[in-house]
Amino acid sequence: MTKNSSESKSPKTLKGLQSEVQSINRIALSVDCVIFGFDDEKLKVLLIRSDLKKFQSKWSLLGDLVKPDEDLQASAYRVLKQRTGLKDVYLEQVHTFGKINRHPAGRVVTVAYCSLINSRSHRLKILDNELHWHDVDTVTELAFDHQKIFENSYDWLKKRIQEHPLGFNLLPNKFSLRQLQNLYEAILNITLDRRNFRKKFFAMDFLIDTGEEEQNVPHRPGKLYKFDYDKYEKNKKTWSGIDF
Amino acid sequence: MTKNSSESKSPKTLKGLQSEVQSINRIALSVDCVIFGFDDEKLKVLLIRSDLKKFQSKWSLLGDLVKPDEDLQASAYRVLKQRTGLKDVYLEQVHTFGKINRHPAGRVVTVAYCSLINSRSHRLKILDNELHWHDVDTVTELAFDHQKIFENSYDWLKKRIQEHPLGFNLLPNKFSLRQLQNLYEAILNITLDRRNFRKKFFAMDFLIDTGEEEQNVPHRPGKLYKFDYDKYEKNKKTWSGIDF
DNA sequence: TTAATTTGTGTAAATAATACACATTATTAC
DNA sequence: GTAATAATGTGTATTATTTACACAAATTAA
Repeated sequence: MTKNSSESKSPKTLKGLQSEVQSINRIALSVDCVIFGFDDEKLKVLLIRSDLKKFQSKWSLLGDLVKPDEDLQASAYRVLKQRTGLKDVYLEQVHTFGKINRHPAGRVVTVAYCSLINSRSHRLKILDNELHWHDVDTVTELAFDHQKIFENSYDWLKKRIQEHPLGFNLLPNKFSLRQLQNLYEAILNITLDRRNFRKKFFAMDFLIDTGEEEQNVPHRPGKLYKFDYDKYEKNKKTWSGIDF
Repeated sequence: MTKNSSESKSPKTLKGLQSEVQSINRIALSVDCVIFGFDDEKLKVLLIRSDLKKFQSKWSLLGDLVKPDEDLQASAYRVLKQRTGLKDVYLEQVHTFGKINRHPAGRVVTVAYCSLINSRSHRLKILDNELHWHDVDTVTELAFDHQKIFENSYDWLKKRIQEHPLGFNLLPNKFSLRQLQNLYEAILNITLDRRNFRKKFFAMDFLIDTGEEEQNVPHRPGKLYKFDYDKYEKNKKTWSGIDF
C-alpha cells in the first residue's frame, strides 16, 4: 500500500492540511430527517415524493445537502423548519449512512436525524400534497436507501423510548394517561396493562397534574397531565448514562 | 429565506442533482477511531500525537479523511489496519460530529467509530512511540474536539456492553471468568459480586468450556472459556432490538 | 505441612414486574 | 330520570429477577 500525505507521520503545517481538506477529498454531505408524528392513535412518519425523476413514484425522507458553513444539526433543523414550519422540536442524530453508491447522483453521505413532533400543532402548515403522513407499518420501498434509514430510525425510537420518556414530544402539551398509553402501544406495537402502565409513570414522577380533565368525551373524563421537562432534564444524567 | 435549487419542489433531472452534488456544497469528511484495549487490568485507549503543529503537545484519536470512492466503514477499517495491523476486529459507528469550527484546517465533519481489540495480539506491531495506550481515566485535553468524541464513545461503550456481550473482543480467545469480570469492572468502574456475575454469564449461555485451565498462576487455576460467537449472532436479534 | 490465595458453588431476602377486578363518573338512549 | 354504555381510577397477590452473602477445594510458596 502506498503512503499518501495523510498517512505520513511527520508533523504537518496547518497550511498543508488545509490544502488536503480543500482538495478532491471532499464529499457531498446531506441530512435526512425521520419525522415521527402521532395522530388518530397511530404512529406516523412524514414523507415526501422524491423530487428525482428516477424515483418519481416513490416516497422519501425529508433531506437536503448540508451547507459548508452550517452546523450539522442546524442543517437538520433547517429541513424541519422548511417542511413543517416548526422549530424547537425534539431532534436527535441516529446514524450516518455512507455506502458509495447509495445515491444515484454521486457520492453523498447522509446523516439521519430522528424528530418527534406533535402533529396537532403542525397540521396547518402542510398543504402540499407531495408531503404526506404515512402509517409506519405501511412504509415500504422508499427511494434511495431511505427504507433502511427509516427502519433503523424506527428501531432506534423503539429502544430509545423505553430508556427515556421521549413520547411527550409526540403529544399535546396536556394529555391524558390513556393518550400516553396509546402512544406507547402504537410505537412498540404491543398492548400494555393499564394499571401497571400508570403505576410506572407515576413512579417516574415526571407528570404534573394540571387539575383539568378531558372535554367532550362520551364517558368519564380522564385527568390531564403535563410533562415536567425541568425535572427530567435535571435527573436525566443519573438515569441512563449516554446522552449526546 | 431565498429558495435555492435544492429547496425547489419541481422534479429534478439526475443531471441537475449531479451538478449540485459536485458543486461547492462539498465538505471534507473524516473518520476517527476510538480504539479500546484491555491490559494490565485496565481499560486503555489508543492515541497518537497530533501530527498538526498547532496541537503538537496533545494527543488525538486515530483518524483520516474519507476517500471519495471509499465506504465509510471501510475507511475506519483502513485507519485501524494502518495503525494496529489488525483487521477483522470489532468496529461500530457511534456518532457524527459536525460543528463548523471543530477543525482548524477548515470544515471537516467526522464520523466516530468505536473499536475493541485484544491488546495482546496487536502489541507486536506498535513500535511507534508517537502511538500510545492511555488509561481511559487519565485521558484529558485531547486535540481538536477529540476529548468530547472520546467521552461520548466511552459512555457509549459502557452502555452498549451492558446490552451486548462485546467484552469478548477485548480478551484473548480463551479467558477465565476472573478476566471477564475484571474487564467489566474496569469498563464500568464498579465492583461486581463474583457469584452473581458468574451466574449471569452462565445463564446467557454463550460460554464454551474449553476444558483447559490457567497456567502458572500462584493459586488454584481457573477454567478457561471461549465465547460462542455463532450462538450470539443467531440470538442477537431476539434480544435487544436495534442493530445497525 | 502449613499459610496464602483464588476458584467454584447455593440459598435466602429484597426488589421489580406481572396479572388481575370492581367501584366511580360521565354520556347517551330510552 | 333511569338504565345502559364506556371509560377512568385504584391495590394486592404472584411471579421473576436481582442482590447479598460463606465455605470447601485446588494450587503455589514458604
